[in-house]
Amino acid sequence: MGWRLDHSGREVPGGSERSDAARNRRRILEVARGLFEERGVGEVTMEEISRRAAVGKGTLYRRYPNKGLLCQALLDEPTRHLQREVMEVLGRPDLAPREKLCEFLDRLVWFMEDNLDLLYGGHQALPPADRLAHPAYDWRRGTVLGLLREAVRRDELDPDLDVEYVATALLAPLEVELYHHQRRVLGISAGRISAGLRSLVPG
Amino acid sequence: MGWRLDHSGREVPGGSERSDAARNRRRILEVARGLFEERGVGEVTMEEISRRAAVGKGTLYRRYPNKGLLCQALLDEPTRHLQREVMEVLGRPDLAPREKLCEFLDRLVWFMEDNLDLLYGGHQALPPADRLAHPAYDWRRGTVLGLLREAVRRDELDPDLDVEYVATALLAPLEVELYHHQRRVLGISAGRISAGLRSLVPG
DNA sequence: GAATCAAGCGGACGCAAGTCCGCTTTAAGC
DNA sequence: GCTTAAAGCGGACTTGCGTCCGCTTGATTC
Repeated sequence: MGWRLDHSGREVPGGSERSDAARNRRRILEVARGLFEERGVGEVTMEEISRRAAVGKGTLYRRYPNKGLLCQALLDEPTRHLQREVMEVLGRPDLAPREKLCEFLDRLVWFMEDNLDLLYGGHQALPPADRLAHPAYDWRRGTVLGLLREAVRRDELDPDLDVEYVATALLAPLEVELYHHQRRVLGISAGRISAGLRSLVPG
Repeated sequence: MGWRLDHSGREVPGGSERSDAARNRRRILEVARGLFEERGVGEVTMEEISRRAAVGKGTLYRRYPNKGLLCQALLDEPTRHLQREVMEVLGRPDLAPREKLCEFLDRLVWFMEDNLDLLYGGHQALPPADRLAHPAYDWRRGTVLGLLREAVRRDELDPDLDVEYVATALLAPLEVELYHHQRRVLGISAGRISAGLRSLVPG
């Protein structure tokens, strides 16, 4: 008896995975990663992934209901890594909340940078509605919100500020589509985005 | 000899529309508006629109390459209205640039509010990449940018601020998907969004 | 090690998007 | 008003997503 991750990354109680299922999952992820790197997310069909993984389309779809969630699964490891890094920053007693926040936004930018193709996936990655409902988004927003509240508590921020809204708004420029547009279409550098974003942190 | 609008709203020189084409265009827009209002953008297929407008699918697609651009065409009038209103605000000599900016953001919020269904269209409206390349977005960003620069010129804003970036970032929370999420999923009021947004204007 | 049955599998199928190309209509020139 | 070529038309077709449901397989129990 163990824990499993459902397709949106939530942990779900349940018996452990059947061995054939586990084998197929590994094959799917391996094949998908390969094809995505080789030709780009947008140029690979679910059909092809299932064929190359020697698995039926139904099997692929049951585990990963769409290409976006398959990309998410590939992002699982990098995401955990980001979260570990951030936890570490949050624990540093020498940093004020505002500094922690800037640091956090910085790490997010680098995360975007490292994983932009999987995150964006030629319009075919996780659709925005799903993204905003995804636990990873809640985690980001919760982190920002916590830091803003902490700053208010320490009188480093106007207590009348609608921190709930500001948390959402600070993350908005990092929405994948916009980030991609800035980086790949307009050619803005990641550093400039980082800096601009930090300049928006209130206080 | 006259002017015509291409499917992304740009004016394009060319002979005036053939009469049959004009008739079909009117019928398509009329039918689409009706169906969208009746059942919601997401529940209507292009196929059905073409059938009900008594027009071939090819015809529909040549004029409106996808559902999003069809929605845009329906938003044409409201958009012009918004632009007229904004021009008026920008002309008022009694307002400081920062006040004009707040006013502008306010109007944008009300525009979103009035047209959310066509703008969002159950994930099937204009895809984000097209939206950011659309002249309507350029207009918004240009307006914000102009006001920020004016504020810098008048020493009402730190001259080291990356106004280019800030213009993008201020508009980011108004991206349709996020706005829709806040309004329809989280239930945040339009007024709260307006206020929150204004609080982010630097200076 | 046989029986059981839920979990897993996979390909045929349905659906809507978007393309293609031969046919029709319009309106401009004579 | 006839000719003509360019603009417009429209439905058959292709493609890829996602579903459905009868079959198979693996773990568990006795």
